[in-house]
Amino acid sequence: MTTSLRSNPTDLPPLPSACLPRPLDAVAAIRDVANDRFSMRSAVSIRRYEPRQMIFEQSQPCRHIFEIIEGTVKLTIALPDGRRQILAVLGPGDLLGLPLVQQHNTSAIAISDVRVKQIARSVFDASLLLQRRAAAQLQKQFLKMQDMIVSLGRRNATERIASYILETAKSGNHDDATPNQPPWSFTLALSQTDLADHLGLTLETVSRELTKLKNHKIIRMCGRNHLEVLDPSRLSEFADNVSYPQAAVNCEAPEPVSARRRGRAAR
Amino acid sequence: MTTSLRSNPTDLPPLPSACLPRPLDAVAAIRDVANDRFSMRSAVSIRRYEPRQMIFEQSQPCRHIFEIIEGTVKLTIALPDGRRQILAVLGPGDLLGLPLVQQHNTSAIAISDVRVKQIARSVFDASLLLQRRAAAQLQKQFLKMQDMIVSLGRRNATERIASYILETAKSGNHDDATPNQPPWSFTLALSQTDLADHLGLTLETVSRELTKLKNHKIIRMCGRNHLEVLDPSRLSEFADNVSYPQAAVNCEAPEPVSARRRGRAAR
DNA sequence: CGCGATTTTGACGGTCCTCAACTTTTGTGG
DNA sequence: CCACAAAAGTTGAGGACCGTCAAAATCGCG
Repeated sequence: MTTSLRSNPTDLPPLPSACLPRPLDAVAAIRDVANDRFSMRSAVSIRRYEPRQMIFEQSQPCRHIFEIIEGTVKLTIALPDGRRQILAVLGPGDLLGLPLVQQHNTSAIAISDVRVKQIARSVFDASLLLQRRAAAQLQKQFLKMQDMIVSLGRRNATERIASYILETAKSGNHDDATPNQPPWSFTLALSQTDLADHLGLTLETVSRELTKLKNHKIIRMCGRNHLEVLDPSRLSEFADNVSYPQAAVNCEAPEPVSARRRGRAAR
Repeated sequence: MTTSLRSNPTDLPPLPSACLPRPLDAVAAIRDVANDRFSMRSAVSIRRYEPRQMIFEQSQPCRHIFEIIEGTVKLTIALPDGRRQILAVLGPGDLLGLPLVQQHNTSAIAISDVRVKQIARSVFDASLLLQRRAAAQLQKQFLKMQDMIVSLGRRNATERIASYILETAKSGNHDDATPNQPPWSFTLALSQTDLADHLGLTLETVSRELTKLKNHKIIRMCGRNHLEVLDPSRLSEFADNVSYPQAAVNCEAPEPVSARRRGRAAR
């Protein structure tokens, strides 16, 4: 069960060295390993990954920066006992291995077929242009992560699912040609299992919530990961779950503790 | 449904080019200063705040950057219905209003007596030194936020409390002069209410978890917010899955889905 | 001391996790 | 192309964790 290269999703290569980006050919592999620091030709190169392949791994030394050219990549952290959290889902133009630390603190795993530009740290450190892009990316990520923290800390399962779908639908690439008309149609990057690991839920809960939305005729799913938003406005009601019809612009002075909502749930 | 005025956490403003460091623009600088009700002298100025005072507020335009000189500040986001999440607790040396966006997406509130250096955006944008510090700060924050996401998504109440105390004890300023001997002694910056808003729990749960640790003789509390860690090693058992920095050993291949822990709880 | 804010404690219930069995989809080989 | 197996998703029953509500206790401050 631990043999094949790409069969099992959770079945990753046994040795750390094997987890390094798979080179395009054996010669390149040898060269990379031998001359990592010196070989100019490996300073910038294109690499390909298949779904489920690891681009880099948590706690590996961080020798390269990657720019996604094509495809989708998930950034994950695993706790010692196997629980996982997907921190971000990145696409073309995004940079990987951004936090300029010595060791990767996340693993990057290809979701679809992926092409990345691999850039040696030395090149990155010398390029102001790249660093500027990295800063911009960092900030974009930063805002997303803040939102994620609020979701995980203060939203219930329904709200998390609904707002994830809304977010993806709004920002995402629609499959059809009429992205403004309500039946928004798009492809989910994540499986339900991954969605659970992204939203801090279990796969069963994700499944049940999606079923609920389907029964309400708010979404429709064709095939494994194709989703249509039939009723965006009702979906956003599920997403922000405001109890009293928000009259005021209530981002002002916080209400007294006794009056405001606490905790997570609300229905 | 969703009013345009309310700042919606799932609806972040795009990142315009203005987010990138902007060359010093004399006209812009003069305009900024003119618009500032505190006149010329406020391009860089020292300000003081008392506990609970707001330094800036969610959805306000972001005209200044603040550097904390003294005291502690919490960064919070409020949902429309009043639920809150404390995103970070910052101290001397830290910068506020970092994400260089047009509008603050968080509120900054003084916890203790606070002194900050208020720096006009124009000054900030012209200072490479400041920008460099901002980038460093951003990265530090980034890693903390990643850890926070894992905590909120995948840890139960006990683990969150325990690892918060551990983290604070390790990084924090100890009150006593022997920071290496087990009875670690320090002051909690957050009230239990705020702790709840930071860890995605309710204040009752926080109280119960702290009581549990007290009964186990793992911590001791003298006064409102003074805490002593009596038994760090048992505390870290409660925190259990400590995050990436150490524990480099067990970051190898994840176990198969059927075997690994799912969801949040574990006891 | 007296008052308000904060914390503690208890009882109860809901959300979501756990376990388990089943169904559907996907992928592979004969 | 179908059979088969593995992966992914669905559904149900039950219970744990933690949120909710309520009231009492404690702390801190004038």
